[in-house]
Amino acid sequence: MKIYNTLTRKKEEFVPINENEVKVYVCGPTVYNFFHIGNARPFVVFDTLRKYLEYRGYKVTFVQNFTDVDDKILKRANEEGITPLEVGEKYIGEYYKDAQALNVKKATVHPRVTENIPEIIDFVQKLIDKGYAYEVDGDVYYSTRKFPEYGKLSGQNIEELEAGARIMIGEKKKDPLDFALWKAQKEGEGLAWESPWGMGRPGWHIECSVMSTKYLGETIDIHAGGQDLQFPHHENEIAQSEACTGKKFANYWMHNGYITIDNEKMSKSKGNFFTVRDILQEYEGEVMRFFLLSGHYRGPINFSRDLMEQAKNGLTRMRNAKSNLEHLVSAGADGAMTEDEAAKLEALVKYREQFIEAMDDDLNTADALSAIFELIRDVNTDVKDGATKEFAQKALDLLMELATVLGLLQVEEDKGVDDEIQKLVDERQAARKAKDFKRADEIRDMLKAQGIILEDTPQGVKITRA
RNA sequence: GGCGACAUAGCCAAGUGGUAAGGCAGAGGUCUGCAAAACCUUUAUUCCCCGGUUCAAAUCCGGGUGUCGCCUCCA
Repeated sequence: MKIYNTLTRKKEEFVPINENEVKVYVCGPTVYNFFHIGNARPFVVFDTLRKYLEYRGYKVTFVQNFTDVDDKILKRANEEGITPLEVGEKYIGEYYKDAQALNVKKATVHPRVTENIPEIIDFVQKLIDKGYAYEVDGDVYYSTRKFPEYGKLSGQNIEELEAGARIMIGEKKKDPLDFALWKAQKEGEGLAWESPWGMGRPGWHIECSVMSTKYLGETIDIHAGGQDLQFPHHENEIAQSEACTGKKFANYWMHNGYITIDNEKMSKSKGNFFTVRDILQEYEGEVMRFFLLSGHYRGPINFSRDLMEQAKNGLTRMRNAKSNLEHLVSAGADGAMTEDEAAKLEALVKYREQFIEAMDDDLNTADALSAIFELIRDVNTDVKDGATKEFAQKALDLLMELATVLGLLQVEEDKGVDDEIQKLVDERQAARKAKDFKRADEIRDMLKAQGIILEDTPQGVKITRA
């Protein structure tokens, strides 16, 4: 598999540290609100990476943190009149709900900053001991200039950075490029821990260094996140971790592109800010997932209602294929596959190869999706004049195998048909036989109003729910 | 100012040297009692513009234009 490595700016052959095992760290959300469409992209993209690696037989240890200490959380806590820990707890719960709707699997470990304070303190102390950090009045800062490779990930020149850097009011760092590892507790902040430097809390960047090291080791295979984290967050992580351990922090860095809303940056002031929870009111999570995977993860992607409609319709085509095959599995011909079908099935295997080839090329989900669509077209043609149950099942298995890697077609539709509905369906069939199409259409319309769709196929009536 | 990404049909989007995948939308047709679903046909002599390299470029090089982003703890 080839992965585009931000560190080298090249697609590289992926070689894990340990054979058959992959260690991945993805920067997770700050839990002060529902997560938005922009957050959803890395979650979905790297969940897909994980599913694909697992599909290829790797054992994947996938760590995604929750940042549950942060200015915004403290602020939120004061606004809502609850403790910062309660804010975190609440939105972690909400994260799981939305993630599930998007078919994003839980990470192997979802560590929280607040559960790793002793480790963070140790890590900061080590950086002080090694001369990479210093304390001022209860704050601890990292001496960026002590790390010669600073800027290697983002391609920034340290002198240029210097020009743009500012020292915010209240900060006591010696150099504008330095950043906080530990922040002394301020008036009114309801969350702090004891440390060698007094009461305080961790800075933003240190947590990922610590948790990545703790749960995955000093050198990991893949570190991933949104493009905007490239600088300064990931740059700082590298500086902290490599200074501390003397080892390479991550072999591959992956960054997903931005999402714009109607071609503009999403921001609250522009009024184009959408949480996933908002969007789920109108579109299923799977539609959003399809949308997010319909382009390459590194490219920019625009979000709009029109594009969601397109995604919805595309997904519907996939779902129809699935549901048509399911119908054939129960209503198709009995007996073994014919020779002709065996040959057709053999011909379908090339789409699995096509799919793998696409995914192997830096997770080209758009191409992978098109492999699935081509498979669907062929299968639809293959079963046009009916098929054996066995063939339908095998074709369905292949479709589901590939779709599942992308986290699609995972919604199980309710197939239960109660007696009353069955009676109406039977009555309609009798009416059709008697050429009483008025009554037949009446029943079809009536059921449709209840969300039950009847389709007449050569293999009998297909009943689905809208 | 520094760093970077992107520009392919009405819309979305893949394709990084060999003559334009796939999806959505539209049009026509087949099937159907009618539908639905599905299938077939159709929609870019051309890939932002101008030069250059090459037998050959959407793909490489130079220049330009446009859009977006990072450099402000925002994925």
